Amino acid sequence: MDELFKYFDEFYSLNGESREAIEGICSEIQVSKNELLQPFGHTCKTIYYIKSGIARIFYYKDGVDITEYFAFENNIVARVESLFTGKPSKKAIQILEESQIVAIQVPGLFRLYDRFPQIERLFRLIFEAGYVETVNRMESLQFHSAEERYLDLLKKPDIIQRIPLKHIASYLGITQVSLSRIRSTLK
Amino acid sequence: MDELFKYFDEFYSLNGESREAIEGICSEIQVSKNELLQPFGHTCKTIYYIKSGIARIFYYKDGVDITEYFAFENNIVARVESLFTGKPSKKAIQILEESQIVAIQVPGLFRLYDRFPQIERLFRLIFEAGYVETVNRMESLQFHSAEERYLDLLKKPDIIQRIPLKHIASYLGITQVSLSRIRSTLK
DNA sequence: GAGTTCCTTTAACAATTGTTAAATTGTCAT
DNA sequence: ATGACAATTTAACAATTGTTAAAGGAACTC
Repeated sequence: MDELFKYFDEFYSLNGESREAIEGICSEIQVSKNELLQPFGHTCKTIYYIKSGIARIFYYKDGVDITEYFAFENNIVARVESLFTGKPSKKAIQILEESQIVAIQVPGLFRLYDRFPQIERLFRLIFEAGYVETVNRMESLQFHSAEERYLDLLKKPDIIQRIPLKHIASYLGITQVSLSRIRSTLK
Repeated sequence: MDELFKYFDEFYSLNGESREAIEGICSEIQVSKNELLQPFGHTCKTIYYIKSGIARIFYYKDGVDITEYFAFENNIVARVESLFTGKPSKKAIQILEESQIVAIQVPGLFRLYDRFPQIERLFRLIFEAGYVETVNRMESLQFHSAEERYLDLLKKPDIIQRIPLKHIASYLGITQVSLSRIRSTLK
């Protein structure tokens, strides 16, 4: 659990009492490759902290598997469009590499917001950072070419080195074939 | 100011003390068409509530004017990628229709977060809703065709009826010419 | 209301990306 | 190692979107 609180410290440092409260709604799990951490069609009731490994959020559009997000070690992953609306999500979370994960119960967390303003602030700051990341990604999808987006991605070695190209393609908003073509012209 | 608190009530109802505190960091302004509410290159130090009128967030990519977001009456607008990072924004906010606006000072707001957990909660909820909206928009840009995105937009009559097509085009991530072509095939 | 400017459409052509299918390469279990 | 399966590349063609330029319409100023 130490890693989790170190991660929290990057945003906001909790006092001892708040930490204990958080520990009460957390559990550690190990998940193996290709397993679904969260299935389709269910409301997001758990936030995950990836201690080690990789997860992705994905869904199907017209039968095609589309990756919306990758989460590597030392990061939080959650389907926010369900978490913040309470509605069922059409997205699932899948593990891409055997992972050590801390599961944080959402109903418990929301109750802690009332008792510990520190915890509410911490998660506010965490999700604000996620919001900024999403705005930047939206911007790149709005008016950058597929090649520009791929070149940007090369700056994130984790994704390039550890993720199959088929998932990278859909993450970039293009087909595998198109990505393969772009890669070949860059050689 | 009544409208503002009515808007807040949709997310979280503040008590009297919190309302007074908010009023202390707000001022009402009238802004005329085409004026810049916020210039390029400055850090976001103000959040705006649109009482009446329309605003848009935009920026230039390779010299081309791109609209990232429209805000109509009874909505909040802010450049979150600057607001939440403290970094200067390369985006500006422009008024598209003469507007009545409530300007909320950001440094003051952040100070109120410490004194009034209610206020921190309110804005947490407001920006969580914005986050969800952005995730949904990203999804539509990632794997929907331009025509699908335009058809989706037709469901938002405010945008179609009150915004010039050139701004709608860049908002959809396409050129004016392409949008015009899509419109003509739909007739 | 004449003239100017801006917005939108249309057309022709270029570039990019999608689609389908086949070939190649890589991975994994036995 | 062998076979089976998954991932990636390549190729040919189709569809979509971008680019440039010109023309028509709408809105605004004086």
